[in-house]
Amino acid sequence: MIDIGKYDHIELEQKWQKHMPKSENKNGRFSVVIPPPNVTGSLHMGHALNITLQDIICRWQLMNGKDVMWVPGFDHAGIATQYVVEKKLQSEGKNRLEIGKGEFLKAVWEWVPVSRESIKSQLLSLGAVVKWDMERFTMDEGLSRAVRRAFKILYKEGLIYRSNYMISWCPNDLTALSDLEVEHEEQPSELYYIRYNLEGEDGYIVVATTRPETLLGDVAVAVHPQDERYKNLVGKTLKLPLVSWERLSESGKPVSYKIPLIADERIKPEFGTGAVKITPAHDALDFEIALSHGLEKVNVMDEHAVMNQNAGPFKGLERYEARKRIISELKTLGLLEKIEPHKSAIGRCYRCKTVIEPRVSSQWFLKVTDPRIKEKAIQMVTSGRIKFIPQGWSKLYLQWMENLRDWCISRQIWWGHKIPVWHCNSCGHINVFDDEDFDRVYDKIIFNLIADGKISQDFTPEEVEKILKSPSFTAPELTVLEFYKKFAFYKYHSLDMDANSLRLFISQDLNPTAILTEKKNRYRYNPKTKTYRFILRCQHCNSEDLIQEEDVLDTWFSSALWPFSVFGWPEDTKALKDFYPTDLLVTGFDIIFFWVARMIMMGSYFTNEAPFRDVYIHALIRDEKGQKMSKTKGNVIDPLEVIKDYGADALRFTLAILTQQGRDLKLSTKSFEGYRHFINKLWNAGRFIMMNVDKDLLSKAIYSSAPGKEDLWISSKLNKTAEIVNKSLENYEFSQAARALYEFVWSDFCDWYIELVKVRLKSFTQDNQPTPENISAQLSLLSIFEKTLRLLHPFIPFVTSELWQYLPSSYQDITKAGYYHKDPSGIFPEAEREIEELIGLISSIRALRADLKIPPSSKVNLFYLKNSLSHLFGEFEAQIKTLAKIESIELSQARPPSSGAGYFKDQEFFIPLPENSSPEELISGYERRLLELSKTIESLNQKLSNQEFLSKAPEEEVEKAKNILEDSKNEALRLQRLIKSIR
RNA sequence: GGGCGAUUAGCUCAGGGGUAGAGCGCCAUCCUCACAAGAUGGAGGUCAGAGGUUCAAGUCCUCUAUCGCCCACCA
Repeated sequence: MIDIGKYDHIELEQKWQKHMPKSENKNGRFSVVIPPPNVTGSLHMGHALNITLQDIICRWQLMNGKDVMWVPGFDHAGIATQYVVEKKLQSEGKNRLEIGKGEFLKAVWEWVPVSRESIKSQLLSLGAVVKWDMERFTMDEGLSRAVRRAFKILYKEGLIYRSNYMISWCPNDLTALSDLEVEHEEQPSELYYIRYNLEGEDGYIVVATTRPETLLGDVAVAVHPQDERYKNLVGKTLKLPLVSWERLSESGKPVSYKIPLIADERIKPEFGTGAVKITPAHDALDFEIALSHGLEKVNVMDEHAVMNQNAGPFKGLERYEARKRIISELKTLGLLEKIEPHKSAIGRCYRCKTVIEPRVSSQWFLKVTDPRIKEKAIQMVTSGRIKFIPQGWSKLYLQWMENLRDWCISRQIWWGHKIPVWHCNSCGHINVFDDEDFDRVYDKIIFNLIADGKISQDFTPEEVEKILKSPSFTAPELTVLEFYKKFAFYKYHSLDMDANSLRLFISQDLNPTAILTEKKNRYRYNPKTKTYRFILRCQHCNSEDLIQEEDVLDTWFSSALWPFSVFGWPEDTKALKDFYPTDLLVTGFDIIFFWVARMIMMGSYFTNEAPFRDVYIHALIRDEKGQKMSKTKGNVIDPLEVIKDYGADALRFTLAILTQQGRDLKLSTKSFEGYRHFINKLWNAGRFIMMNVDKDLLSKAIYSSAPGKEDLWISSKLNKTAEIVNKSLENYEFSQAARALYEFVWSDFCDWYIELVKVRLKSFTQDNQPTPENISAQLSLLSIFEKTLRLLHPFIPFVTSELWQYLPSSYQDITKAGYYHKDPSGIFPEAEREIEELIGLISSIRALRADLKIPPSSKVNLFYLKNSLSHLFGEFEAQIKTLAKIESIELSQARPPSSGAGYFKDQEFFIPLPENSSPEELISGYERRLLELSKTIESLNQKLSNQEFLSKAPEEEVEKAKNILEDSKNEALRLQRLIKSIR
C-alpha cells in the first residue's frame, strides 16, 4: 500500500525516454523503414502523427513477440535543404554564389547535424522504438554508393538517358524540376489576340496566346489541318510581328522572322482563333510540334527568365516586363486585335513559388515509362502484393502510374548526390563509374571517397587516413572505414587502411615492374604537390581527360532506394535477407507519387520484390480551421510544445484517436487537453490501486474468496476490449482501438468497477486482516489493471511503463509481458447481464435523486417493491448504498406515502419526498419520456401491422420489435400511473 | 477538363441496412477519503436536399447543392 503521488508527465517521460525495449525473435520478424525526415529543421505535427502510428504498430508487434526492426534515418532533401542553408547564410549577410560551391557545401554539412540532432531528440521524446544502431542518412557512405550502383545499372540497361528536352525550369533556383515539383494553380490571366500579317500579300491571321512575350521565339504558326478557315492558307509565310532581326536557334542556325503556317492534328480549332503560334523553346506542346515538323528552336530567355540577345531590343528585360512592352508596341502597330480574360493553370516551383519557365535543356531522365519499370510496379499493386490502406489510394496510384511520363532526375543545384558520370573530353563518351569498376578494395574505397567529394582526385594518403579514421557522420560511434565495412565491405573482415598501408599499396602499384605486368596503373605521383592522382580512364578511348558531371540527382532518387539501401543493398547482406521486403510503410498521401510510387518502381526493379507489404496512408494535419499549418501563417503547433505542456503520451493518444481515414486531421491545442485528462485518469486509477493493494498480496492469495460478480463482469469487458483493440490494430484502425480503450478505462473500469469494488476493499477482519472478499477484489483489480496497461502500452508507452513498475509482475519490462489478447474463458455472460442491471438500477436511483433535487451530500432511505430485480437490493446492498448515497434499503409492501417514485425496467423504488420539495422536475422528465415512448409505440405498431414486414423480415427482427413494443407499452403505463400518483 | 473525398448535436468526429453515439462545450448539483485534469444528473439531432432500391435507409444506388483536395502540355 503506497501512494505514488500525482501524475507528472515531465519527469516520468524523461526517465523512460532512454529506455529502449529489446525485441526477441520468438514470433518472426517485423520491419519498417521510417520515412526519413528532411534535415531542414525539426519535426512538425505531421511527423509526430507519422511516428506515433508507426510506433504503435511496432510496439504492438514487439509485444507480440516479433523481432521488430524499425530503421531510423534522415533525408538530405536536396533543394529543400539547400534553400534552408541559403536563407541562413543570407541572414548572416552571405551569399551562396559569392562563397562558392565548396564553402557552401561545407556550410550544409555543418547544418545537417544541427537539424539531425534536433529531430533525433524529438523522436526520443515521442518514444519511438527505432533501432538507432541502424540509423542511416541518404548521403552517407553506403547510400551514396547504392545510388551510384543504381544509376549505373539503370544506365547500362538503357533506362537512364540524357536528352535535350523540354523541362520545367525554376528561374529563381536555377534548376530543372520534375513534373511533380511543379504546382499548378488556376488563376485569371489574359488571352491576347495578335495579328500576324501574311508575307508578300495582303491578309493576316490572328493568333491567340497567353504569353505574348514568347512571340519573339516563334518559328511557325499552326492550325488544324481540317480547319476550313485556314485550309487554303496552310503553307504560306507569315511575318512575325515586331521582329526584324535574325535570331539564332539552339543549334546556332539563323532563323528568319518569316515563318511558315503549318498544319498539325494537335491543334484544337475551338480554342481562341484556332491558330497557334509555335514557340518550341518555351512551350512543351510547341516543342513536340516543332520536332515533328523539323522546326528550329529559338530560345529568347536566359536561365533567369530574362530576355536574351534573340529578343533584340527587348534584351535584358524580365519576362513580364517584356510582355508589357510587347503588348504596348503591338497596340501601337495596330496588331493587337483584342484582349480577353482567361483563366489558366500556371505552374510554380513547389519550393520558392516562382513561376516555372518551360525550357529546353540537357537533362537526365529515368525512363519510368519503360515496361520493365512501369509494368512491374503496376503489377505489384494490382496483384495485391502491395496493399494500400485505406484501399482507395491504390486507385490513385494506378491512375498515376498509367499516365507516367519520364522522370527528370537531374538538378542544377549543389547539395545532393553528384551524378556518377564522367564525360570524356576526347571522344565524348559518357562513362558511368561505381566502385564495381575497380577490383581492389583500396581502389574501391578511394573511388568512393572521390565520388562523394570527400577527397579530390588528387590526394595524399594522410588525407585518406584522416577521413577513414574520423567518426562516421551517420554513426559517430563508428569510423568512416568501419561504417564502410558494416554496410559495403563487410566481406573484407581484416580491412584496415591507413596512410602507411595506402602508401605501400600505391607504391606497389607505381612499381615499374607492375606496369609491365598490369595493363595500366591506377595511381600517379605528382612530386610537385606531393599528391597521388587516382586515374580514371575513358572506357571508350582510354583518355584520362575526363570531367565529372556537375548536376546532382533529384533527392527522390535516393529516397526511392531507401527500403533496401538501408539494409546494405547492393551487397547481399544478412540484414537485407532478414528484413527486406519490409512489412509496413506509413506515410501521408501527399508523397504517394513522390516517394511511394518510386519506391515501388525501384524496389521491384532492383530486388524483384515489393519494398513493403502494407502502405498505410494517414491524414494530413491541419489547424482548427482546416488550414495548412505553416510558419508564415503562424498557426503551427509544435509537437515539442505539446509534449512539454501535455506530455508525449497525451500527444500520442490524441493523434491516435483522432486519426481517421480521411484526408485532413484538424487539430488545436484543446484537442490534447481532453486526452491528457485521460492519462491523468489512468494514473489516478493506478494510484488508487497501489493505495489499496496489500504489499504481501500474493502470499495471501490462497485465502482469497471466489471472484465477485463485478470481477467477472469487468473481466468480460476487458476481454471484449482486447478483442476490439487487436482486431483494430490488425486493420490499422487506430482510432477505433484507442476509443475502445478510452471507454473501457474510463467508463467501465474507473466509473463502475473501482467504485463497486471499493466496498470489498474496505472489508477487514477484527484483527485488521483483509477478508477473503477483500483479497479477491485486490487480486482482480491487479489482474485487470495489469492487462489494461499492456493493452494501452503501444499508445501511451511512458505512463504505462511507469505504472507497470509498481505492479508485482514477474516481468520487469512491460514489453516483455506480451500484448494481451482476448481469453474466451474470461468472458461471463451471466455476470455481465447482472452487473449491467445493477448499473442500470443505480443510475435510475441517482436520476430520481437528482430529479427530486436531493443534494449529493444527503443520504436518503430507499424503499422497493418485490419484483424480478429485487434480489439486486439484497445482493448488492452495500454497493447500492455507497454508489447511490442511500442510508437504508427496505422492502416495502406498498408505496410509502409522499414519496418520489423511480424505476428501472420493472423494478419500482421510492424515496421519501424531502420537505418543501416539488416534484416538477420529476414529472416533466417523465412526461418527456412518455412522449418519446408514444412515438416509439406508434411506429412499432405501424411496423408490426405491416404484413410485408412480418413476412419478409427475419424472425428475430420481428421478435425484437414485439419485445420493444411490449416493454414500451408497459413502461408507458407505469409512467402514466406514476405521474398521476405524484400529482 | 478529368478524378477523389466530405456534409450526423453549438464544435470535432464515430457509426457502412433493424428506430441516433462519443469527446469537448452548455445547464444543474457537489471540493464524497484515486482523480475539480474530478463526480452525478440533464438539455441538445426530420443524419445537406431530391429521387430510387428494400418489409426496413445516416447506412446501398442516382442526381443536385455546398465545401475541400488531387491530377492535367487547351496555347
